[in-house]
Amino acid sequence: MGRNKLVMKKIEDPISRQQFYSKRKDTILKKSNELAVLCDTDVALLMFSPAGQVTSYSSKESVEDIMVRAMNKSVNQRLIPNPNEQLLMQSLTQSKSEGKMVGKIAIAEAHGKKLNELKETLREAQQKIRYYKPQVENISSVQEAEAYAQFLRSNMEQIQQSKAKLLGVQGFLQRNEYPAVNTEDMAAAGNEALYLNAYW
Amino acid sequence: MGRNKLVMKKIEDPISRQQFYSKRKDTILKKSNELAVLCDTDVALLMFSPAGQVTSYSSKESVEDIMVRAMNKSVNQRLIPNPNEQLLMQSLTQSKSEGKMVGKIAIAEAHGKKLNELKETLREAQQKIRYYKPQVENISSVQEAEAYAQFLRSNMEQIQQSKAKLLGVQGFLQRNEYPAVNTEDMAAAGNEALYLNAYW
DNA sequence: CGCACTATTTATAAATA
DNA sequence: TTATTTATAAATAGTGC
Repeated sequence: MGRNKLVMKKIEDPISRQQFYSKRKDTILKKSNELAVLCDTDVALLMFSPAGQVTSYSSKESVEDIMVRAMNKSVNQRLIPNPNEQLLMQSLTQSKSEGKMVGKIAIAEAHGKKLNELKETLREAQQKIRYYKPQVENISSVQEAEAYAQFLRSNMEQIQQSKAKLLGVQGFLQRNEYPAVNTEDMAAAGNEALYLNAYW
Repeated sequence: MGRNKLVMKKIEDPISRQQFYSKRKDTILKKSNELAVLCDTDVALLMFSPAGQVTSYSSKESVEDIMVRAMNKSVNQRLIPNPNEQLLMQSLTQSKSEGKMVGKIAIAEAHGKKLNELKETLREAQQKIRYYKPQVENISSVQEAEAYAQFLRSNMEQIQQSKAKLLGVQGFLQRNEYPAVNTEDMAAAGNEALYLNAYW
């Protein structure tokens, strides 16, 4: 579209390139979302900006989950030709090295239905949030903004309370919630493992 | 495009859904490839057809590699990135035909029906939040609580910014840079293979 | 300097062969 | 039914404010 026809060649000027990226990225995200919604299917998307910033999109499940699912399919159907498949799969399913939350997530995926439930819950919440957060930009009056802020403060308070409560039984509860996951890795990974999967 | 405006709702008829999927899939792949080529960057895409068939696309590296790289990046970045932000924004802006009602514009012309529309949107959002709120009770680890809290804080900050803008107190949160447009390299060239790295 | 406008190219929903 | 064609909605490159 536009005044001229698109030329399939790298845009050399960095500035123009970045501008092009920004616009097109949004379009692709929009269309991907349309596809996911209209067809009620899973779509996962990852894009690196010329500057290296990552933008990800996933419809229902997390990008990781979608990928893992796609890979499982590929094992039997060779849909995703991948040289490092073996390696990657391994990394995804039994990683021990820290920094690879994916691994732990995959482990959970493979072993735990319990964790799955929890993830599902988080995912649901995330869905709501996805609808919610962007709208913040649309706030058009100070009153509305204040109302929103108030709402958030309220939630924040609840969170703090939950946190406080949890701190009382920390460690115990935590370990019992994720029996399928290697607890040592979990501990080593810090607090991001589970979380990451749900929001990344 | 087409004779009628797109309706963001699942297509119930299986056949129509599949047809829609096929067409749109190709477009998304094409545009993803354009982005990857013109910007010389990495893009990874996974799509499940209504029937479950997987379609993947990746520009340079494999989908897996790209994902792993993206994850490593994200691990060190904000814990709660919001992939769909721009996307949803656009979604909300979709009613472009009857004027611009993007967030910023809304702020500028927070009058008339546009304001009402926004309020309606806000109402919907809050309703969704109510759905999300109860889940707070399900938080089972301090880490999750902290994550949530962080998320809320982030939102709170945005609210504050919105308020600031609304109050005309802008000027302490600006930074973006949008250099002038520079165009060249518009020599004619033929299009060719688009799906080089696409696997079906 | 960032945003908005607009002439054109694209992408498509329908209609049609 | 599947492939084209047509009429319109979308996306967007270049330009203007």
